[in-house]
Amino acid sequence: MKARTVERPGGPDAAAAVAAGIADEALVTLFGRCEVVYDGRASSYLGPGDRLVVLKPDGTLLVHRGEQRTPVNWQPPGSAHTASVHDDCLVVTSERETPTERIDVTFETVYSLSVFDVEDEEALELSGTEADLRERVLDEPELVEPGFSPDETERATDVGAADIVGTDEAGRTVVVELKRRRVGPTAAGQLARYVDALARETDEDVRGILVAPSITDGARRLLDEEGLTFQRLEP
Amino acid sequence: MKARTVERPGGPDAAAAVAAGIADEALVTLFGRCEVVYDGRASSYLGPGDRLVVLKPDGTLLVHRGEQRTPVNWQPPGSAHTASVHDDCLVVTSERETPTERIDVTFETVYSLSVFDVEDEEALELSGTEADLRERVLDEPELVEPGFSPDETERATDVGAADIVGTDEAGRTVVVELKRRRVGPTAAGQLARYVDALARETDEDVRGILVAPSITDGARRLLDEEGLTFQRLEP
DNA sequence: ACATGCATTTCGCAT
DNA sequence: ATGCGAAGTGCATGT
Repeated sequence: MKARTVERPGGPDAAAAVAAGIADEALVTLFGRCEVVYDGRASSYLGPGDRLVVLKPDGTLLVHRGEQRTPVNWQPPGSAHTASVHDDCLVVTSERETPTERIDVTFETVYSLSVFDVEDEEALELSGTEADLRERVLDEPELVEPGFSPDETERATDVGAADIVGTDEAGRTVVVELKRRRVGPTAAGQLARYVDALARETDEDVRGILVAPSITDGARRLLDEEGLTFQRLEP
Repeated sequence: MKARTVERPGGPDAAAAVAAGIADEALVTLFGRCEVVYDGRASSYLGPGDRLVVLKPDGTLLVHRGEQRTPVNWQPPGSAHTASVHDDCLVVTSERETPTERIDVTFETVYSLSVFDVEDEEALELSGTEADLRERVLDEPELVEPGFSPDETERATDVGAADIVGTDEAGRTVVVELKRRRVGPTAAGQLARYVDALARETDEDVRGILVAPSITDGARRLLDEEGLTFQRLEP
């Protein structure tokens, strides 16, 4: 029995079913009219409405509305979930420490409650990431510029790790910052930081190349002012 | 009737129910054994396993495993969802443009399918954001430093908008970067960018103060090297 | 549409 | 645990 659903359970029945689901390390979903109170890094209140609430066996809590990709409220993995009854209504509580955060979901009505047994062993295979792009550049360093030769990846500096540090045709140190998508001022600033840090550290002149599919005007200005360059590379 | 659930529907029945739910602008959830193929900004493949799939009336698609807050695959709001049958199995497809992205969820078995009618008008009331922190600082500018006087918020520069620009006791221009949590090199670099941009623009000496609850060592070094300062402010 | 930065970012990896 | 940056980041806001 992989899935059990109860329609319109009363508060006590709902609480018992949720508690059992949590104990069984099942995935529990609730659809109902509820209020949500959150307090932790920030605080929020969400008045009554119909939402989908998901309790995962790893301690994740999600409260989803009918819109948006991001849950309106949530609790991260590792949180402790409990179900209780107040005034005959189901209350789902999630708490965690470091930082201390708490959510209470108080149901006026539970329209539907499901408990699912999850078996899922497969790993996600993802490609097209920045790490993939780096492999490509290490394979074909001339994508950065003719004569470029990579020396180190994830080169640690005082202020963070540079993607690739290498040497140009003329023997100068070059810092390469890679992005898989269009870059803005943040990426340009990042490159500038690494170039400055390496220049101080090595007491040499250091070049910087931002490698990405495209660049915004603001980022371009920042590169120009810092004497850095941009190299287009399709993802 | 707010919620309808079908247990172990066959492919054709499941497809019909999903299509009806989409047409009714309902929220549809599926729990079943499925494979997921994604292609768009990146590409991914997820082998067979039990997952919770959520179709929202706004065109959002979520594929959740039994772990993590973030869906293993998803499609953002505005995507077009369709249900079809291949080899007697339900296939849920979601497509969107700009950028072109597509997900196919192919079910081996649907253990449970629910269709929910969502009524939800309330707005989330959230506090403890950076905007709230800014209000506090504008009310009590001495939290930044004695004699500080704010002149402008979201002051546009060549390379982005500075949180607060004001004047210090001695009449010098001061850029304030506010953060509601511990700051690292990124925030310090951001402040450095705005200070440099304003100094170029006004051709004056410009000070910079990073205001946050705490700071990492790397960020502190970066501030020191740029001649910028840190001011502790609890959130 | 693009630019820019916040986010209860989350997440993974390294120290 | 903290530091740091990537993410298919999402999302709001302004232009």
